[in-house]
Amino acid sequence: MPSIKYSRQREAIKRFLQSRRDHPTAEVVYSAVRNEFPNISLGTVYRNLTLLADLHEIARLRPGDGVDHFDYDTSAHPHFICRECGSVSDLKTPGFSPDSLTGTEIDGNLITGSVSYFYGLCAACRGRRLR
Amino acid sequence: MPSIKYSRQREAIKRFLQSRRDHPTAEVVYSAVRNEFPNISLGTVYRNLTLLADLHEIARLRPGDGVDHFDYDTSAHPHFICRECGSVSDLKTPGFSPDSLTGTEIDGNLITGSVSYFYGLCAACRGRRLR
DNA sequence: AGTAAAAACAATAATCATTCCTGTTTTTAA
DNA sequence: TTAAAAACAGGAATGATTATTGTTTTTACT
Repeated sequence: MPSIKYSRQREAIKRFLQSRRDHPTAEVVYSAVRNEFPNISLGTVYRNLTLLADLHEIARLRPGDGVDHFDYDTSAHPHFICRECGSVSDLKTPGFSPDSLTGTEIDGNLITGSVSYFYGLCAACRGRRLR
Repeated sequence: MPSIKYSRQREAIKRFLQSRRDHPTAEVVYSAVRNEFPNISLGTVYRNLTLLADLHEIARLRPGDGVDHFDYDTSAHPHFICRECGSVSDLKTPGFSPDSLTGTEIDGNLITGSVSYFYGLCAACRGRRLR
């Protein structure tokens, strides 16, 4: 079990992710962190995102667009994906809690977690659709 | 808009998917349909699965294991993914209906659909874990 | 401060699911 | 029967992600 050593690049990645309310892809993280570390490699970005996700310091989202997105907020909460622009954002869903099933057993299956994605047209794209 | 012509391979793919209660990957469909069509190519399997999904005759599932799964049942229903063996199955979830949000608007976002995945340990793997 | 082992890095090659291309075979409407 | 359109098999290409390798940082211990 390798110990974990400090790295400036990893801190920059965390700081960037923390500063965003949307949920960027590795490529977006890469091009942002490049301002501070012009020589950082995409591999380093992926390695650190994976490490942080394994440590549960960030969450890896797979909304089905074929690209992983990353979220600084690791609490279980639903996401909204715009079918037009592909943006991924948090969604407030009153009275909707898949978490209530976590820890229960259904047909012999033990449930330990869940993930929910909502799809549709985001506010920005609705506005853009001629009005 | 190209019209759609009959194909024996496509019918075999549909029939196989219909016969399964789990949700196989393209590779699994491929090796199964190969019994009937030894020369079928993986590209043909993918092309037809994509075509059928576009026609909403089947559903494409992306439970986050990096591989697409396919479901003959296109009705909106939650799935369960075993963290141990990776199997994907249907899950009965009493009193849990993300669909109730479909058609509503939250913070300006128009919701048109949703997807829910539950994770845990399936009945078979639980049994297998020494008991 | 100096040093050496462990971890992280940059660069780049490899992997793997999926899609695309090309020349041939099926399907189908006339 | 025929000919255009669609589908096919085989294989190349794509693209996100992971693995490899030689070099640089980090850090615990002198």
